[in-house]
Amino acid sequence: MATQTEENYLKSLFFLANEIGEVNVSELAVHLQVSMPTVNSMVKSLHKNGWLVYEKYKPVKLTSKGQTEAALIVRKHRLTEMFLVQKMGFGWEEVHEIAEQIEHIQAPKLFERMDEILNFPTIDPHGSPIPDKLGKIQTVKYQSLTEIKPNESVILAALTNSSVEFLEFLNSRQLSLGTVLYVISKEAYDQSIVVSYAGHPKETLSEKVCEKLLVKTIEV
Amino acid sequence: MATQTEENYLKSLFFLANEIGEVNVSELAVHLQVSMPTVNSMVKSLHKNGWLVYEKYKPVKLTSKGQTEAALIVRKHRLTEMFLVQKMGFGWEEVHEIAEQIEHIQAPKLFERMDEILNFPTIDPHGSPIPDKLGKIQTVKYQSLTEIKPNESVILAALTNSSVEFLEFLNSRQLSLGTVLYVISKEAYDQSIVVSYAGHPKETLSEKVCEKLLVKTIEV
DNA sequence: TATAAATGTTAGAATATTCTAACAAAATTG
DNA sequence: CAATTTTGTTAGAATATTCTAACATTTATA
Repeated sequence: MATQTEENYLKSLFFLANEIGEVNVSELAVHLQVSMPTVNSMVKSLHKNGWLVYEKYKPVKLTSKGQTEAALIVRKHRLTEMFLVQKMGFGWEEVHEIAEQIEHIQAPKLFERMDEILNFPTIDPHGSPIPDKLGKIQTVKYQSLTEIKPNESVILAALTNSSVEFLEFLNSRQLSLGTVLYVISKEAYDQSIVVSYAGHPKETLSEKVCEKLLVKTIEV
Repeated sequence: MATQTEENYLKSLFFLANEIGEVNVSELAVHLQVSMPTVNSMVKSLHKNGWLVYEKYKPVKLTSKGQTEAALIVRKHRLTEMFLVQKMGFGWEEVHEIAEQIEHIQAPKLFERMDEILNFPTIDPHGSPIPDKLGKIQTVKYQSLTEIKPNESVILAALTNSSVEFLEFLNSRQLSLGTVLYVISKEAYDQSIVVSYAGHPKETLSEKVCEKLLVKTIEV
């Protein structure tokens, strides 16, 4: 079993992984907010314990054991977030920090019970997929709102960023997952988009916001 | 703020404290399952940080800062146990281990929300008092079942021991907090007591069991 | 391609928590 | 009360995680 610190390294690797799953030492250092020598020594020890593959001066890569472990931690994190929002009345902007701690709890029954109580959710409060019990993630491809043309209607399905600031911005506009957005027009100059949705006949969203909103087209 | 390890030392001190609140190094070592030199060095550091008072070859004693801190950790533990039992369907024998981990979570809102959802409980699932937000504990004096005379009726209110084994024993006899017990007779030889309660016209409870059952007399 | 910049590594040290072995003080007891 | 037992302390070391300073390699660039 990985320590809490090791779990955080695995999780960072999981999130930073590119298509081939490789991550630089420096990226890890930035993401974990520790120095490069610290990452270097942890990476050596994680390698020794079979969580990842490491060779001097090469980027690191999770082993399948490491990949599964990371996904299972993410599963605990996202189940927790969903539980906090759905069953304890927290806002979607409040749950990340708490889940960041609860994800390290070693109590399989706790998370199984959350799963049952939530009726086996597949996404977290921000629309991110919850890995299954084996650590498998089903990836659904959404479009970014930036790709939607005027006159189309879409449903807000997920976010590419779940910072407290962004979530509070969305709260201030009453935007939440499931909101049906009708694209009125798009400004060629700054790529901002004018949308309308329940209770909001006309809202302008900057490109910076739109690119973080993942949407799905409405099934007819 | 205390580390997780420090919190466990404070908690042990809290539970082991006698009338004057003093605890020996060796008692602590046994309770925490570490060696005496380990306790010795931790105790020095806890003293340096103002959690307790320590002098060479003397028993240690929590400062009021340490006392409050310990009580607030116990508060988190007991609120968690109550939440797990009342809102997540766990048995009273399953919750200690999970609460032992969750009590270290740093998220005041989480525990405030539990408190609200549970409607501000004053006892945990085993009948132990939940310290208030300031770390004050209201102590209710119960009698042990061993003190009750034949022909009296009492309500099971708390336990002096909450080990999984004991709780499973109580489960096997359908004994739970609130159960009304009528004392039929007491065996002079081994101090065992014959009781009757809903669905159980005649159960014999050994002295070992009775001394762990705290009861209150029925208000007339 | 030679140099500079970026990235990665080693060495050596600090803190927290733990241990065993050896020694010291306090408490118990014959 | 002297000897023994119990309890407590010091010394010295191990592991985990982190750091800074110095050095090495790789990549980018002039």
